[in-house]
Amino acid sequence: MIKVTLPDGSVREFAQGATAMDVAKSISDGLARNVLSAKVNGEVRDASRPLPGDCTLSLLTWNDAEGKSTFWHSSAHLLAEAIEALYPGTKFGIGPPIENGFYYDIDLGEKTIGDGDFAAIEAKMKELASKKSAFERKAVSKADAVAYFTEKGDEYKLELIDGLNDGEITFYTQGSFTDLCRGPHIPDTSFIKAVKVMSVAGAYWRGDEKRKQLTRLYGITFPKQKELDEHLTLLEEAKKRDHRKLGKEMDLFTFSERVGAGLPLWLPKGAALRERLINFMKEAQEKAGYVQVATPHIGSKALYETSGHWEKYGKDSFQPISTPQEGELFMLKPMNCPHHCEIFASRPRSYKDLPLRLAEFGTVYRYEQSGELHGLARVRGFTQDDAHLFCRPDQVKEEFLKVIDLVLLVLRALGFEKFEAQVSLRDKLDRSKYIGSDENWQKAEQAIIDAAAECGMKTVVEYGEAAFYGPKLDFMVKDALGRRWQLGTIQVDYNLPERFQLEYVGSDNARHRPVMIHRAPFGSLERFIALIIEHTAGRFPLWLTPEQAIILPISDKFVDAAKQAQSQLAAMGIRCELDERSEKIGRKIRDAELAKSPFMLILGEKEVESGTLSVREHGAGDAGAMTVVAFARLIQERIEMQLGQATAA
RNA sequence: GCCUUUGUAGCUCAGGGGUAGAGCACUUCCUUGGUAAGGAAGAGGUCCCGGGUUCAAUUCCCGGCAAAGGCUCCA
Repeated sequence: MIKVTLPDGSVREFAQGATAMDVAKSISDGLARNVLSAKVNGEVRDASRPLPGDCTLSLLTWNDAEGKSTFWHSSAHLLAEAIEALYPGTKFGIGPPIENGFYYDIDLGEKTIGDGDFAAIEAKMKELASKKSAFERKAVSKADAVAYFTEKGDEYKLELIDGLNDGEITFYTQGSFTDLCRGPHIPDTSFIKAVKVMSVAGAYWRGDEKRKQLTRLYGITFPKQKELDEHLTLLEEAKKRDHRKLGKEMDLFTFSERVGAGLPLWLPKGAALRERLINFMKEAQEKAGYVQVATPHIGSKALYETSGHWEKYGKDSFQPISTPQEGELFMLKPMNCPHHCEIFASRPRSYKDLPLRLAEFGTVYRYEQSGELHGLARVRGFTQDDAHLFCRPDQVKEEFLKVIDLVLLVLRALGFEKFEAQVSLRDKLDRSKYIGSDENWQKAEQAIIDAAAECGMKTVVEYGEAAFYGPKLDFMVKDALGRRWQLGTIQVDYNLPERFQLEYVGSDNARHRPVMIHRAPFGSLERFIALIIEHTAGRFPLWLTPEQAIILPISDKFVDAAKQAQSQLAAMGIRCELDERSEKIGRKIRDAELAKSPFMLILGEKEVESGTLSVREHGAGDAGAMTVVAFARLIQERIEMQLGQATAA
């Protein structure tokens, strides 16, 4: 008998050779029908494999990320089986699961696959899935594996086998298709009910552009048709919310070939929105003890030699700017920190001055690869909501906590509810690639872990992901569609204070090196605005939105009254437009709704007589008549509620 | 940076070796209307840029630039 410990801590006994599936069946048939794979002593395995002995076991279903991965990995095999049936002679590269579905890289020889072929592939996959073919695992010797793929003529698989050790090679077979695969897989193909081939793209074999380009087929599958439908609806919604499309429609920003790729031009409405974000952040930072500084867009090349950026990124940056002086070189700044270090160093600092929090909405320039440019999310010139905190080592944790508070405050004000933090620490084994004393690292790492825990954020710890100069914490938010976006980071830095020889005089009257913390809650304003456009589908929070209301006169006769109301509202700080076209009210309402104006203020004879405006709320309809003052108060109350909730939380 | 696709009016797009079209937007006129599209007329284009083939190129070919998707990268 073997003892199996389940996630709830209970222990059950099973006969030697029992499988995870047997365990599932002993719990309930319903569970057994949903088990995709199993985590045995921390390792994900086939549910159909005999358990190795006493073990801890969790059964993985569609509700587990690892269960989904298994499902999609098996789906990749199903895709391959369908391709082999439809396109005999195809050679196969790799076919892994990804965040949303899976892909398979294939070599079709002379043939090509286009969008038009997807339906046939999907049909074949469904046909094969319904055969309920089991995924059968078989350990093979290296020689046998080589023999199999040599006969099949698949050089890609042979290359993969070449990198594996004899004794650790397994094949999986379902139906007529056999693949080199570590597994694990779902019990059989019938779990796969809904199938969609999403797209086709080129991808180099092993990601190496010098090697052959294969055809990559992306697909996604689900256990239920309904889930596929929902997924496709979500994708459509994401397309509708694309910030590049909405940004154009809403006149927020544009690009010009003549200005250059990746260099956004902010239109008046977008620039004003940016300004509101900046002011909001400035205010929050002032309350948190930051001081604003301002530094130029360029700096001498020597500055970046000191910081080390020249050595590491110099050749991939915008190249130095020369001057009439022979040998004089300046760089467009790729970061604000070197400038801020010089501000710190501009005079002697006492421990009493610390922490010194220097903030700047600094615009930086990085030569991103052309293929990487993407709307506002990835640009070559962008503005960071940057700040550098210079502090004593014993202040790191408190500063971290304060930064996290600030970030959460700001994100809540923008309507984000779901955050996660990723803490990046040193590699557990190899410590040679990090600079700074072991003692400082330990302190800083512990400080970050504690700070993240104390503020109650969901935290993932990643070892080996720290920068060479210090550990960091990255913020992730989930947007309204459940997509994860990485925002700004908080990073501890021992390197720059060293390189810039920064010092403060301690209470012991000796010189000490400060610790530097980089932090940018939004990361870049550009990327952040892209995120809020997509998160809100262009319906920004009232305090941020370009246009809070639009006045719609019933006819030309009321335009003068409308103008008066508009200037009254403007005097009370309300951003209000006026539709003075000679159109019918129905038309004006329709256009205002489509333009997503939060409030429509209808003004006709009735309203003029009673000194009111008829208020209509976007998406909600008629909200009754009220005076201009009452409406302004309504707006202000709404804004206070949105921002107040954030402050209180 | 690499691969594939795309680039025509402000926007969305059709067309095609003989210098160009639709819908929406815009302008003017008519209409002055009460909660999601009133009517008519008009204006608007280096068909991305440069070169080549051709009697003739926006159309075909080559090169650039830009965008989309993918690969690789990201202080």
